[in-house]
Amino acid sequence: MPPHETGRLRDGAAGAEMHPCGACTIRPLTVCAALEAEELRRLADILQTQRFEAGQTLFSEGDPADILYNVTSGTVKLYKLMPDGRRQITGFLLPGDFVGLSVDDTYAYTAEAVTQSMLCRFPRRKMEALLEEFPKMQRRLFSMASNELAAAQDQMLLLGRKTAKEKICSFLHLLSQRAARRGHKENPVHVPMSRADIADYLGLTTETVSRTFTQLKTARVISLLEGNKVQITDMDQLLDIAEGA
Amino acid sequence: MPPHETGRLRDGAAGAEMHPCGACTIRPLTVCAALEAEELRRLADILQTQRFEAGQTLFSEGDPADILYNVTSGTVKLYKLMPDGRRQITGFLLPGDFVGLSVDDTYAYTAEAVTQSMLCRFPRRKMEALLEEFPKMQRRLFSMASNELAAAQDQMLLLGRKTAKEKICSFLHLLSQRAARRGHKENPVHVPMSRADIADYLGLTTETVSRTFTQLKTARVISLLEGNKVQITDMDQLLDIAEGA
DNA sequence: CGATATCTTGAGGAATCTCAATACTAGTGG
DNA sequence: CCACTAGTATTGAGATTCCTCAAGATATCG
Repeated sequence: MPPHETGRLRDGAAGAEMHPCGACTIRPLTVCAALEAEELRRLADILQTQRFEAGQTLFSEGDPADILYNVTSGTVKLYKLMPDGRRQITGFLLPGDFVGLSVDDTYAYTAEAVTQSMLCRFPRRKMEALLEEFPKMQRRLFSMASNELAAAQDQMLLLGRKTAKEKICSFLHLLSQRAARRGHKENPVHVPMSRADIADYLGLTTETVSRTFTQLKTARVISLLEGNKVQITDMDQLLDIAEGA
Repeated sequence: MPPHETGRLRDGAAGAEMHPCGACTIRPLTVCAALEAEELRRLADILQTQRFEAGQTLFSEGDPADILYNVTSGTVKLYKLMPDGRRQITGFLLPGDFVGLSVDDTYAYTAEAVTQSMLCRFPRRKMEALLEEFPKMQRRLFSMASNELAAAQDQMLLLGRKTAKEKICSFLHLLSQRAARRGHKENPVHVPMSRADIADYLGLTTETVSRTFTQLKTARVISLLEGNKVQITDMDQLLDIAEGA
């Protein structure tokens, strides 16, 4: 990561200062969408921005869930661990994604920055109070949770029933779609996570991920570019493989 | 399917009559929890009860999502299909569980009764209107969705990283827990679904499910009882295996 | 009581994993 | 600017879990 990519949301020394949500480029994607200027101001009052370096942990499974986060730049992974170290990544967060909701006041998973990332940080209690006040925001959050639930079901189908090749193609397609939704080019897909992360997301090993990339490269479905980019050479075939057709 | 199993919506001539939500035993578990008498009445106004026989489909993936359901008795499975017939069951619904929320106005999965089941049926539009009016209900629904999201993440860990034995033990433990939450005995666990359903829920084949049950029986962790019941002989060991310890 | 579906068991095979070596990449210090 | 080091990715060979195919046993339902 080049040193100049410090990201947006700079301004301010201590990393804890009022933020101009009005200038936030990914707001339409997130929980703050559709808030009025006044409401945004109220939100900004309880929020701090915070930067995390690649590999840094936001919180760990079992920690008291006192803080909610909203990603504004970078990539964050969520994972669960088994006692013997087996790991399942349950999701990658991109700008606009929200994290930290919990059922029993402790986090159910660990969150760790994949790349340098900027996040908005909300104390849970203050956030809850604000949600009471702004039903619009409550509904938006609910709608985001519904989306996540649908995505989780897709991921179950992937984990339970797809082959390695289908998994990788589904993964690349997902990244492509998510990039597009964020206004980026959908085709050379940026894949900032390591083979190990991909493996732990897809229920595979790094070796199988690597071999499958090679296979897809040989089959001229993709080609690997500089800078963690993957060019999808044959999008139709990629999709067909992903869906098991 | 036997010919007499046509009937849903009996009771009352038109199948659409006031339902005594006040008498509903599983209300505390569901979205109707914590509603006042007046609110319950309003809810009852828009609801119909409907019976489904084992094997009957509530709705199919892709159908317009016009109806929401709440299970009051029986078991319902949700699943997604791949073009070649591979199937992933994403959840089993028990009394108190809610189903039908959708992202894009079509159902993202098929819902089918595993056993004879009773459900409350809500037209989505009327339900949404009611949710506007009763923020308490909105919050309750959000909290249920959060719970489901956490469960979905557990299921991803299971599907992606657990062995067949661990999967079966996790499954039995889950059923046991859910029965307990509903006020039933947690130990002889009722397992109303077929081996094929269990397989499609855990990302296995029926043969592997069967063999694993036999293994656990031989290891004296469980024993199979009459009437689709499984006695957990050694709960501690079951849990240890389930968690991969 | 017979028919049909479901479940169990067996034998062999395939996808993926494990272990191990090599290649690559990026950052570090000379 | 280049060698060096540490981490990451790729490739290979063999092992293992789970799947596939097939037969037999059991349960269910009319």
